[in-house]
This record gives sequence, structure tokens and C-alpha cells, in this order.
Amino acid sequence: MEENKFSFENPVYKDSYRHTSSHILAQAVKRLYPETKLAIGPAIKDGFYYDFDSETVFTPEILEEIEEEMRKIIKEKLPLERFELSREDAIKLMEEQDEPYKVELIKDLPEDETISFYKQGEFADLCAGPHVDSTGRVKGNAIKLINSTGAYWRGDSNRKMLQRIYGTSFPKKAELDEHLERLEEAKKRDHRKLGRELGLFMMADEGPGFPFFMPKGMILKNALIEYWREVHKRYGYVEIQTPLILNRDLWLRSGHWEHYKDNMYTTTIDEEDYAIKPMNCPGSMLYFNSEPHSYRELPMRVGELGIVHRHELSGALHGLFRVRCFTQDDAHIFMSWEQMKDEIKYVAKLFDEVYSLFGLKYSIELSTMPESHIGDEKDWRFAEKILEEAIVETGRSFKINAGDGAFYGPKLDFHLEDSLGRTWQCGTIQLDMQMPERFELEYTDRDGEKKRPVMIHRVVFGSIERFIGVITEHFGGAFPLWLSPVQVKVLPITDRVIDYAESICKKLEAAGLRAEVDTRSEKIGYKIREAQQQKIPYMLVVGDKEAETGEVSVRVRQGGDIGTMSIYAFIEKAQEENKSKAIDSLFKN
RNA sequence: GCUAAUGUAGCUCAGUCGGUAGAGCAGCUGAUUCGUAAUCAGCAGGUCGUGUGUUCGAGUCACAUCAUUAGCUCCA
Repeated sequence: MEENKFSFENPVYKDSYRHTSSHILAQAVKRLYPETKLAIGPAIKDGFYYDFDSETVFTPEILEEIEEEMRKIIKEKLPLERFELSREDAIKLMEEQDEPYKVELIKDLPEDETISFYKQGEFADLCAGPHVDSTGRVKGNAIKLINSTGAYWRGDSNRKMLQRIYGTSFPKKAELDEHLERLEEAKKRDHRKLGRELGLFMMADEGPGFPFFMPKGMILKNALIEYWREVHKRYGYVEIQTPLILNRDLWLRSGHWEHYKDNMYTTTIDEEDYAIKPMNCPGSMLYFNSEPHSYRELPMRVGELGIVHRHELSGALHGLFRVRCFTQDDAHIFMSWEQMKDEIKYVAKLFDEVYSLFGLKYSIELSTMPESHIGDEKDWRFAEKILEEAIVETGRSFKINAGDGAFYGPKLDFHLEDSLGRTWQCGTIQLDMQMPERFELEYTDRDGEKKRPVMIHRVVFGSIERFIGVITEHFGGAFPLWLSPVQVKVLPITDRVIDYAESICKKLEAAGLRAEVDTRSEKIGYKIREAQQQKIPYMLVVGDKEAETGEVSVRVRQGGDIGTMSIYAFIEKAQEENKSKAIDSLFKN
């Protein structure tokens, strides 16, 4: 236990260490640029940051200077001393030091809060702590400033934009190096880079935020859709398609016009206002309302791969993760009040099956009523309770994300964790009692009474585009066989065996595998290199020997040459792997 | 949208003090017919994101604009 005290395995120590690092950063900035005003500087997941208000733009060169000054402060081994002040004295001290942001922070603290400061040398900062006992505790060669960016004061886009310096620190240089290597690895897996290299998708200045899917990307997308249809059929869903453009009256009725208009693309046709759909729900409800329904049909699970357009802020766009046009693997479930909880659990079961297939771990957040919402608070709290109970009953844990629900209802958000430990929000289950009211949905119950159903809005992938981005990085572009755009590449060693290679390729295609032949007059090493770079799961090397015996020499992308086998044996194994949708695309014996 | 940075060939990048563009890879052509991650040679490829300005002269300087990147805000 004792030896753990000064280790990052102890979360309190890790936090203190990073927090002290951020104070050292602030002290260094104040020494070099005394006119700088301090905002806040906490420890975060992978390091720390500090927000500053300064006329000087913190360029990479200046960051290096600051880093040098930080090392000096570390060498000075300044002890950190805690002291407490009364509210008045605290405000007075910060006013004397001309720190308006700190004054604001103190004024906003609750009346009875203890106001503490930490002092190291000439530098004192408002801080609840804890900290390590000396600046000398921090390892000088394991601290690094990463970058400097803008950040709003108190996260409020109406307030001043400050400069945020991000940094990280570790107890050992080796750990810092390891961390930086992980960042490099993430860069190599960036889906924007891989998307271009693997020919999956592209972006054009002519349509910022509107992705183009290229032939190989379409194969991947279609494979996902085919799988999606299979799962949803099995879980009792039907599929519909509703129009991309619908008139203003509909969006007024749904509340989108009032709550979501800034994000909507609108147009005028024959002097009538229309909007391109940002969500699929209103269309789905028009379908539900097109005929009377019986309680026997519920829960009615209506899926739609809906293409939606949302005018996201230009600065928010990011590869396939954040786009302005995307395909939601949507579904709306209409059900009775009694069916709610079981249906939520059933949806969660489907989610679990889908995410497990990709080897993606996930965590769940419950997002509750936002400020801008429709409907009674009573209904909201009830819906939140149902979601919570459902998730607890499935034996999963969750976190509350207060005030982050959709404007029409609370939701469970599923955050996927990829192979590098990063998380992405993809799936969501939203419980909605408002839209059925607005659209006057009804069904006839057992007793002959007309009743109002409730609905679930849910997406598993979230957006197929975002999901493709996530799995591209998760797999580093080396997709499992069933998702690989080219599954098998046949590589003839000499031009003499091109005919044989073509015949192999035809057999593969006839067996339902996606195969190509590299017919160029290049050396085998060159062809292999390219197929490897394209992350093609299987390479079949064929030369005079194989042509004679009717075999293929099999190379797998992860493990290299695994020897020769008959083409039929290969096809059988590949088909099996394709069908099982295995993640590990190595032949197992 | 905000703060900062970036934008030169399909990709990755060089281009000094302002004197109208250069490499590697990819592509094409030819030669080579080769056994598990790059064969050799030649050719072709660019209104330097776009516009305006300063200047005898702009890839280089200024302003505007578009896009991208890092983050903030927002979100599937």
C-alpha cells in the first residue's frame, strides 16, 4: 500500500501530480508574461491544462520557453503550502494581484465554502487542492506542453475566449514517451488518413461536411447495412423509407421548427416552405397515423435507414465523426405504457449483440431533461425513471448526464470504447411521450378504448458514417473479413500464371468472395507490399508450382505466409470466416 | 460560430533576401518474368486554395474570402 502512495495507480496522487503540474505552468507563464490573467487549471484524463487571458499569443516557440521555465521551477523544489482566507480577504488578495477571473470565481463560491489557496514560491493560486508537497516532486524531463488553443471562459460561448495550454506529465520519462507514442499510433489510425489511403471516402471543398463514399467505402457501408437488416429482421423490425423533404407545417407540429431551426436546411417550393429532414421521427409518425392500429400490433418496431441533413457549425466538422449529412440507422418503436420497460431492455439487448460483434466495449449515460424542451416535467421524470429502471434491471451501470436529453425526451446514450481507449457516442435510446401527443397517435386497446402510445427513438450505429469512422480507427483499417472491401488478392508471381490467377479469382467470386488479381508485371514483393498496405485480409500467391498442383499459397495480413492449400480448402475456410463475422481474420487450426 | 495555425503535382513535403516552381512516392511508356513488404530507365503532371491590393516584378508581403487542422461551444 505504502509504495503505492507515489504512484499513478493511486488516482489521488495522479490528480495531485497533474494539478501541481498545472500550477507550475501558471507560475511559469506569470514569470515570463506577468500581465497574463489566470483563469482555471485542472488535471484532466491525460494530463492537465490552464486557461489564460493574455495579449501574447502562445505560439509553439513560446510554449518551449514556458516549458523551460517550468523545469527551472521544478529544480527550485518550491514547497506547496496551503492557506485559508475569509471570503473578503480572498477577494482582496485576488484584486490586489489583479486577477479578475479569480475574483469572479470566489464571488460565485457558496457562502459557507472554505476558501483555500496554494502557494509555491512567489506564486499563489486559488485552489481546493490537493497537491504534491513540492514542485520538485514533478519530474522535469517527463513534463510536456502539448498545444495551445482557444477556450471560452467558463465554457460559455457568449463570454471571452481565453487561451488554453494543454500539457501532460508523468512520474517517469518512459511513461511520457509511451504516452506520446500512443498519440502517434492514434494519428496513424486516423480514419481521415486511412479513408483516403484505403479509398473509402472523400471530402470536397464544394460540400464541406458532406462525405462522398467511394466504391470501396460503399462495399463497407453496404456490408454494415446488410448486417443491420439481418439483425433487425431477427428482432422483429420492419423497414420503411420516408421523404427527405417535408413541409413546414410538419416541422412546426413536431417542434423542430421552434427547437431545431438553426440546424435545419430549408427551402421554398411553389411558395411553400419546406425543410430537409434533420430527423426521421415525423415521417415515421405520419406512417403510423396512415391507418388505425390495434394493441395487438404493439410494440410496433419501424426501422428506417434515414438520410438526414443538419447544418452543424463549420468548426464542429471532423471527418466522418461530425458531418452535415449522414445515415441514421433509425427505428421508432410504438408501444403501450406497460411495454416500455421490457422494450427498452430488448433494445439494449440488440445493442449489446451489435457492439460485441465488433469487439467494442461501451458505457451508458442517462441524459435528462434539457432547458429547452416540450411537455410536462412530470412526464419527463417518469420517463427518466423508466429508463433508469430498465438499465438497472439489465445489470448494467450508468452515469447521469443532467440536462442533455433531446428536446422531446430523455435518453440513454451508448458510448463506445475503441481499441485505443477513446470513447464515441454512437447508440442512443430515447423515450418520447411528447411526439405521440403532438401527432395525436393512437391505437385501439383490448377494451375498445382509444389509447395514446409512447415511442422509442433509437439508433445502434448512431450514424453509419460515424460508425465507419469509429471502426476504421478501432481496427486500424484492417477490417474483419466480412467488412473488407477486397477480401482476397490473387498475386501471380510471373506473367505465365496470369491465366491461372484469373481462374482462381473467378472461383473465389463464384463462392461469394470479393477478389481481385494483380496482373501487373511487378515482382511479388512489390505486389505483397501494396496488398499489405491496403490491409487486404488474404493474399494468394500463385506461381508455376501452384499452377501445376492447383493449389494456392496463402498469406494472411497479420501473420504472413501460412503455406499452401487447395483453392477449395481456402474457399471453405474463408466462407466460414465470412459467415461467422469473426474479428480475428487469421485462419485457426 | 469562436481562438490559433495551415493551404505548393493524386499523396507526403522542399522552395533562402520578392526575381514567374522542385523532390520522393503514385501515374503513364518501355525493359525486366522475378517465390512472400519497394526492379531499372524514360515521360508526363502545378493559374502555388480563391480574389483584390502593394511592387518594375508576388508561391513569398498586405487585406478579404473559402477550406482544412487543433481545441472551445454544439452534437449521431
